[in-house]
Parts: sequence; C-alpha cells; structure tokens
Amino acid sequence: MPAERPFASLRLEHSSTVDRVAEELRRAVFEGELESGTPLREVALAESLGVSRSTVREALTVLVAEGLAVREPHRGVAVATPQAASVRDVCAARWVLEGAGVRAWQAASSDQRAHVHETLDAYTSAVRAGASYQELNARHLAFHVSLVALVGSPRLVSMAEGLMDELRLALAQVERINRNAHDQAETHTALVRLLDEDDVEAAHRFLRAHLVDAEEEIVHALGLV
Amino acid sequence: MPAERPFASLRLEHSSTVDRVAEELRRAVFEGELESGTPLREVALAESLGVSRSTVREALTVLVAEGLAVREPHRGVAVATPQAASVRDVCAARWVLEGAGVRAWQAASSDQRAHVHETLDAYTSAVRAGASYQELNARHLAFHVSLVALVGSPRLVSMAEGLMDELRLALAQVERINRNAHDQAETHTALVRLLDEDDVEAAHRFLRAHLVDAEEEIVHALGLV
DNA sequence: GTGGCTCATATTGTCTGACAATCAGACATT
DNA sequence: AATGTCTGATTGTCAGACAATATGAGCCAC
Repeated sequence: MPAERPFASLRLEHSSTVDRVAEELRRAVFEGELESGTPLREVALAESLGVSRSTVREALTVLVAEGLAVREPHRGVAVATPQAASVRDVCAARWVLEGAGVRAWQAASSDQRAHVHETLDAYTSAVRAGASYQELNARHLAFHVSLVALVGSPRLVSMAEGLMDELRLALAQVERINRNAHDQAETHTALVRLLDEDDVEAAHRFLRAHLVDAEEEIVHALGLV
Repeated sequence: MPAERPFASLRLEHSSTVDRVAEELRRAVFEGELESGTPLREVALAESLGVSRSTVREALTVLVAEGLAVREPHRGVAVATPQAASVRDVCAARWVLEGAGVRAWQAASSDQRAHVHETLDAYTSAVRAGASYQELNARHLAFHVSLVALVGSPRLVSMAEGLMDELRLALAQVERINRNAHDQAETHTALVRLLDEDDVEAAHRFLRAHLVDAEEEIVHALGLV
C-alpha cells in the first residue's frame, strides 16, 4: 500500500535572513564576544551585518524571547546580565524538568534511553578530545536536555533547551574571566550507570546533588565577575 | 532599612502598539472569533487595525512564539489548529509542572499557598456568578498556574502560562461548536482540601486523575470538531 | 557642591512605500 | 493524468522618514 506522504523524510531548511542574524548574535553571545550588558544597537548591527533595521529588530525580538537579551522600552536591547537570582531560578526549573525525566526512565522508549547514552558519549569524547569551552558546554547541556526528553514531551524539551541557553549565557560570561570548566564526565557517567541499573531513586538523588552543586558553582563564579 | 528598589512594585505599562495588536489578536482567538486555521494576512490586519504592516508582523511573531499561531515560510501566519497530539503533549508537560507544584506544597511559602486559595475562590465565585466561557476558562487555568507557582520559580510559572494559553486556544475551538464547559468547582475544591490537610500524596494522585480526565475530554471534544 | 532646569543628541517605535522571491490556482500542452 | 507556464496574491526584506523618549551636558540657583 502506498504511503500518503511518500517523501515525508525529505526536508530542506529555508534559512531566512532573520534566522541567520539571530544565529550570528547567539553565537557571539555564547562565544563570549559580547559582554553581558552590551547594548545591541539596531542601526549599528544593521550596517555591520549588511541587513536592514527591520530585520535586525526581528532578530533581536527572538533573542529577547529566548532570554539571551533584555529589552527596555525606548532604551533598546542589551545582552542579558545573569544574576544570581535568575541562575537559581533556572536551576530550580531544570530540576523539575530533569527530575521528571529521570523518574520517567523506566517508562521511556528504548530510543529515548539510547539518546541519553549518545549525548553522554558525545560529551565524554569531547572532553577527551580537549574541545573548546563552548563545545563542552553545549554537549554537557545537551546531555541534560536528553534527560528531559525521557518524558517524551516535545514542549518540555524545548523549555529545557531554553533554560540551557540561559545557562550557556551565564557560563559564557563566567568563562570570559575565569575559565574553570572542569571535567564532569565521570559524574554524568555515574548517573547513567545508576539509570542503567534501573535504580531510579538513586539516580534521582544523584541528579539532585549534581544540580545543586552546579548551581552553587555558577552562582559563586558569577560573584567573582 | 530601605530596600534597594523602593518602588519596585510600581509599574505603569507603556503599552506599545505591538502589544495592543497582539492582545487584540489573542482576545479574538480566545473568544473564538477566529476559527483555527484562519490565515492572518498582514495587509488586511494592518488596514483593519489602522497600524502599519511592520507592527502587525511583530505582533504575529509574538502570537507564533506563544504557540497560538503557526507561520509557514512565504505562506504566512494562521491561527494554530490544535491536534490531539499537541493537546496530549501540553497535558504531559503540565502534569510535570503542576505535579511538582503540588509536591512543593509543604515547602511553599504562606503567600504562595494563599494564592492558590485566591485563584480557587476567584474560579468558584465566577462559576456561581455564571460567568462567560472565556472567563471560566481563564480562571480555571489560572488556578492550575497557581499550583505551579508553589515551586517558587518565575520561569516555571511563565512556562505554565504558555501551556495554559495553548489549552485556552483548544478550548475556544471546541466551544465554538460544543459548549460543554462543565462545572469543575467541586473537583478543585476537593484538591485544595487535600492540600490543606497536608495530604500531599493524595493530592498528587487526585491531580493526576483530574489532568488525565481533562486531557481525554479535550481530545474527545476535538475529535468532534 | 548639590539639586534642579533646559536643551541637544541618540535611539527607538512606528509608518510609508517599494521590490524580489515565493506560493496558489488557472490554463494550456503533451 | 502529468507536466509546463502564466498570473495574481502574499510574504520577506529593504530604504527612508518622523515623532516620542531617554541620556547626558551645560547652566543656574541655593
């Protein structure tokens, strides 16, 4: 019987100008090129990127929606400045999402569990390969997103991705000055080992401790900036 | 000792034109004036609202970000069509958030617990007063958001608000045809009673059942549309 | 010096008008 | 029926304009 959408797997991304500008700004933020608080002037960006002001405005709206920048009426958009309070909030939220993911381990599909292993492998091999801060952060946080994905809700996943983007911003600001991205490969491997043993309770407690540690470390590092 | 932001609570909303347009579109969607799938043409909206096309575009971007509308490249924005799958996803996500809220009951502040009572009262009195569908939906969902607020994370709250907006869209579409918004005041009162008795476990199970019911009901009603 | 005033400048918020790229539907061709 | 072509509608992006508002400097009074 013929499928009703024979070529459903084919897809080509139609990157709009706005998307490209937003991506470039995101990159600059995560790369630490833009210090937190830096104002993002519309005309200056438009000229330097060779696009119109309207396009820049739309891209800035995206950044603001993602929490990477803040807009104040008639004062413009600036790179967000991570505060201790907002980091704690992000961590509280991620604990809810990731904790739910871990609890869903046994109910999760084998694909979802495999995906956790994949993101862990990607992280640990990046650590071994001595990858850049940005890549380590990205892979580390991707692992945590894969935990949330165990719940099986696309919306929860995109929420988690948004939270991780905010963390990446905070980490980028911290690492501009203090490059202390230490190796956490064993910690995560241990977490997954607990999951593989189906000891969900222990994994849950372990994750809790890990997230609390991460929160304290980021907040502490922020205090030094 | 003087606070560092003495009048932080004061705030006067400088409603921008974009905000007003977005609010008007939101209202029209929740009111059921716009059937799901209705294309939102930029020029037509601009003329009928008396604003420029750029302003309409920015407002539409907001609606799309909120999940109330979908944009397809070069084809424009249309009112989102709630699918069974997306409703189930929203419900899975809200279960994670609201469940975490209920579990946080005992650790929550008295303000937060009082807020749950307030939103419940607002809902039940609206029921008694025979309020409109829209108002009942809004107050009903505001109660559920107040559960999430027990966690104490602003970001989780705004995530929950986003989910509820999507549900309001779905409800508005089913109620365009089938007005079956039945009274759920007792259910919610019972839930809060369990919380007041600090029987968090029972409240958790009760909430679970309530959310499953709600999901099935909405999905079923959607099937009739 | 502090506090308050006016004013010039920069920037945003919004509008108008334009044009190419793309899409949807009708129509013609094979 | 499937394919190619034309036409109109709509979006994506651009350029330029103007009013409202915020920022900062200078100036004045005390």
